[in-house]
Amino acid sequence: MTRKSEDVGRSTIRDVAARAGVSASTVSRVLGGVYPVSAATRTRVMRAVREMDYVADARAKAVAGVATPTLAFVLEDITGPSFALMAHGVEREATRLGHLCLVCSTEGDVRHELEFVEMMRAQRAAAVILVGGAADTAEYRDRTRRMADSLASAGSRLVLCGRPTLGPGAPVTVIEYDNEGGAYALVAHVLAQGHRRVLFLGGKPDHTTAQGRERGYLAAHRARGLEPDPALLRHGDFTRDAGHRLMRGALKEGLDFTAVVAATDMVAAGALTALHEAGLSVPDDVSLAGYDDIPFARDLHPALTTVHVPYEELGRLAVRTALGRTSETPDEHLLLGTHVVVRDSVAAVGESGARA
Amino acid sequence: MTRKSEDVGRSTIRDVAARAGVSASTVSRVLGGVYPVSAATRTRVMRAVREMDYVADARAKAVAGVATPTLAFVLEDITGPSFALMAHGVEREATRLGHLCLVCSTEGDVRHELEFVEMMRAQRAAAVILVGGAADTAEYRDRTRRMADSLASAGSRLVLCGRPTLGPGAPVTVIEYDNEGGAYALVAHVLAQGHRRVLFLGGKPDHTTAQGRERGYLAAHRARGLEPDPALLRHGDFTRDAGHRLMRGALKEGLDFTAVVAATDMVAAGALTALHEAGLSVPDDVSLAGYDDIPFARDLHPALTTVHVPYEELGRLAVRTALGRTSETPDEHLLLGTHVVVRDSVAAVGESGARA
DNA sequence: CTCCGCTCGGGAACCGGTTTCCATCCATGT
DNA sequence: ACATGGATGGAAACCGGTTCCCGAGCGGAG
Repeated sequence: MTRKSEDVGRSTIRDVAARAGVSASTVSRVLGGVYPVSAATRTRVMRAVREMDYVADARAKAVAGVATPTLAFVLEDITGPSFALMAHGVEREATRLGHLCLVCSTEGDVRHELEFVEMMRAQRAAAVILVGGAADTAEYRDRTRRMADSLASAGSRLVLCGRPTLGPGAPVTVIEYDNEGGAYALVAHVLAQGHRRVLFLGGKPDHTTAQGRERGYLAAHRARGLEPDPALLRHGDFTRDAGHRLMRGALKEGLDFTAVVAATDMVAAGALTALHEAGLSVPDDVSLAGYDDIPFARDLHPALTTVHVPYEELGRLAVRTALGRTSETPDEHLLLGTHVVVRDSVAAVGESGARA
Repeated sequence: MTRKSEDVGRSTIRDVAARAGVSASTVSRVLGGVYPVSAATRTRVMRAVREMDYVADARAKAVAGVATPTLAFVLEDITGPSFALMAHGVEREATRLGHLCLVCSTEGDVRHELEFVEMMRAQRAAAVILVGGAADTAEYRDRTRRMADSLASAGSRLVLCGRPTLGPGAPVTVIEYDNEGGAYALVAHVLAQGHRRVLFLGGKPDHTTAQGRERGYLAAHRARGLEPDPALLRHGDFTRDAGHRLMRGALKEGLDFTAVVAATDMVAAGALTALHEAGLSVPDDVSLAGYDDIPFARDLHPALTTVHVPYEELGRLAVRTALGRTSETPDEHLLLGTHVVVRDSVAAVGESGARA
């Protein structure tokens, strides 16, 4: 069992050098491109490289100072349409900028997230992007702050994409979208159709995205001098199943409402199905609106009125600002705007609107 | 501008050693865990590590022979629900097995794909997983074969996930699902409902996934002694928009059909919307079926009858077989089964069924 | 009281590259 | 013919780790 070059095929630069009859330095110079090498030598080296199908080990290059820049992104579950959109934006922009992309799904497990960030620090990633909402607890701030500091001290950068901001002074880039504003505009639109009892299917109470959207819901009511019935606020996950369950529950209770605003298109999809199952027609019997404008929103029936969030753009922007930084740049906090897109699922409250 | 340790925080193992008053070898041993080190020394070292927030450079470790195993996956667009599902399976299983995950979207660009595979070879990835269908041309086989060989010679492994097989002898692991069988079962179900003119909304003619599903469509007809009208076969992308466009076209032509089978749930979603727009009711006026069973299929209205494909399982299986290999293991080719899931979008052909 | 062996930790070689420094070689200028 | 200098390419140091090899102390057995 020799450890010669033919072992399994992974040949080193010295193997190539030997075959070309030159030194390793010369091979490196030929491959590097810039250093003057005679045409004859270059040809010989290139032939050897081709014959051995040699590719320099990127890790070794990195140690020697010629690193492949790498960027990491962490999300809860790539399967969620809005996460997928962000991920897509991140990935596209990163590879456009010549970066490799490492990805990690945490499945909502914080320990997993911490572990992964630690690995990224070891990998000397240029930036770590955390995408997707989170609960804004003291523990969250503390933990995230610690990640930011430790990444910063390793010359890397933490980016929060659609996540709660940290306190001032944290070495972090934050790109958010306007949850409250979008929800405000959406609910204002629903109220303008004459609806007065609007059921809100929200997310986890401590989740900042959910909170922002709920604030918008309330603010839109108050701007009209309305105070929504607390019984109209329901909370669950940002999933299709939660929407389905919540809607079914409300229907079974005989809750009185003429419109439903879901905190998420996924939630809206589940709610819509529950409505259909109950024999209700949207928007004739009840109006329904979502949030996110995931690609599927158009193909629900009726097409879902919702709030468009530029998720992909968000991801791209995150990468761009994270990478285009010097240590002098101030920490950034960008807030992207949203707008409501009116489709067919919200109608004026009709005479048939009153349900018991 | 000194290059001392305080430069930007990235401290080396020797910095830690100096601070702890030991040698670099000792620090390495403490961190490594197994080698006997006295409790006192260990404590001193650990304190230094903590104080300096030191993390060993993973690239350097890799060069020294202690690599973080890495696996790469390549797909066209993470935004597609079935790709996302596969990606999720791959990612989960990989991290479960302690591997880092590199990801790349090719946007359908073959050059991009080749470049990326080359980078992965340089990164010494344990395996490269290509997910998602492709056109099965000679050029494809050739190119893919070359990738497989070059990865194999670098001690790494190519995995095809839902992609056309290569010729025998290629160092490749292939995990596929049964397109023909699934389509056969689905179309048989539709025919059993009495439909005789079934519109097929297929994919690109050279795309193997599309071909398999189309073969199933034809075979199901022939098994009943039927020969489908060629006018009922339409081809486009596997996208929502293609489905929408194709359906609109067929409707405008006044094509005669009582059921539609789409090659993809996405296509079915677009078709469904086009049907609704034309004032047609599903399944009362026309039946509709999809393929893939993406999570959203349930929330279409009516809920979509479709073929379930275990995408996530596919991804998991791909990494498991790719990683659990020795050089002795024979090349594998696994074919996963599918089954049709009956929901509400296909009904028996009614008296109202005949459309002009 | 030796001698032996075990525990612990330092020095140096090595992993696979890059880059600095230096020795040649060859072509010019005079 | 001889000094000069640019073009080449080799040897060696270095990047940040790991691990082999070995010597120094220490405790217990004879």
